[in-house]
Amino acid sequence: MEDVRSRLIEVAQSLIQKLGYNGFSYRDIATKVGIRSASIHYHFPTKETLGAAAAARYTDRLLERLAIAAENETNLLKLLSFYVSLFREALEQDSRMCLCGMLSAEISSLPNLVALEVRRFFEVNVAWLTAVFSRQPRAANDGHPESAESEAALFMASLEGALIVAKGLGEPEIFDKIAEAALQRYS
Amino acid sequence: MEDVRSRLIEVAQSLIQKLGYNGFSYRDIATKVGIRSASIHYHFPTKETLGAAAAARYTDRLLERLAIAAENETNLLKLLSFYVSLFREALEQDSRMCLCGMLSAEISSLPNLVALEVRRFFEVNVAWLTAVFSRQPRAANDGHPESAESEAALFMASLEGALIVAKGLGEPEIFDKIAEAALQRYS
DNA sequence: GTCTATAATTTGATAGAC
DNA sequence: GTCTATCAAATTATAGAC
Repeated sequence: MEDVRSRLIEVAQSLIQKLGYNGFSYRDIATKVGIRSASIHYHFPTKETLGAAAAARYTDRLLERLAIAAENETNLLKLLSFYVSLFREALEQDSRMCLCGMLSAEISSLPNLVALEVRRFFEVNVAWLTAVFSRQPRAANDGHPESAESEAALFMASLEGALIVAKGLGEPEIFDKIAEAALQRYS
Repeated sequence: MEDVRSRLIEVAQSLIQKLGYNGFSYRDIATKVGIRSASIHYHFPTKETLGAAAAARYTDRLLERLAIAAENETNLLKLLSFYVSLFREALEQDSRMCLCGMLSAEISSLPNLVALEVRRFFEVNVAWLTAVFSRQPRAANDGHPESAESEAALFMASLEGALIVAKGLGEPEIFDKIAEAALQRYS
């Protein structure tokens, strides 16, 4: 069943988002999926391969949605609002963190394959945001030529941080306040 | 020796900053401090009490430095630049994360005492930044009365996120770029 | 206050039957 | 592909000597 493999990734993702890479075990996943922990090793021989698969799928799915959005929408504010909504989804699902934001915080303790996927996530996000900011005739990048990338990194970092702050304060609404403040420059 | 207790907190802090709360063990600390892991339980009966002590000291020390800065400096940009430098310190020390930023990401898997200290960290930070923004006759808060707090939360979140992004990309310099972009509105 | 010894549990992973 | 059985190692924590 290719379906089990998919469920394993899905459950692994949710557990990492809630507890971190070092906070879940094969047994946790096995219980939720309804198989024995030993069976997971058939699909993912090591925890490293499972973690990397989860991060890879996470990035790929995000990229798909970003590509579609960029094709169908040219208004900067609307594009950024859509980008914000993607981050907000995590918070809505059981107060999760962004998968790769969580992994990035723990990156010093991650196996190589997982760390590589984390890096790719941020590269892809910065690239998309930079393109969005760049194709704007004039936005908040007032003169500086290389400021689109800095602006992109700042916007993305603000949302990663907003998730962390909202979780730490136990107030999901603070995410919206921060996102609104971040968007204010483009309205 | 009260000195051992202090060293335990110090080593625990650094390990959490690098690996997360679920990424270190009493044995890791014991090795670095030069005692046996069982001896740690004399100072901190459970991992929860040690984690909470580390977070508490982290917040207290930050608060001290912030209070002094606010007394001796009235220029907004300089105060914010100082605040940025406090976050940058983590990155300089072996690519660490902000202690409470790391803990906040993991908060769903943390014992109660630790989670409470994490919340206090963010409350204290928002309060300080809000006061700094509020005492400014006019900054970027263009008219809205309650926008000082949102501005504060956004600024703090941007730095937490900047640490995450810099770690994920493996490029410490990206932190400076993001911080510079965040500061640009106040120069 | 620190030690040795050890308990009780959990972990990622393997071997081999079905 | 999933199972049972099991391993070796690591984990937090306790008991009791010194």
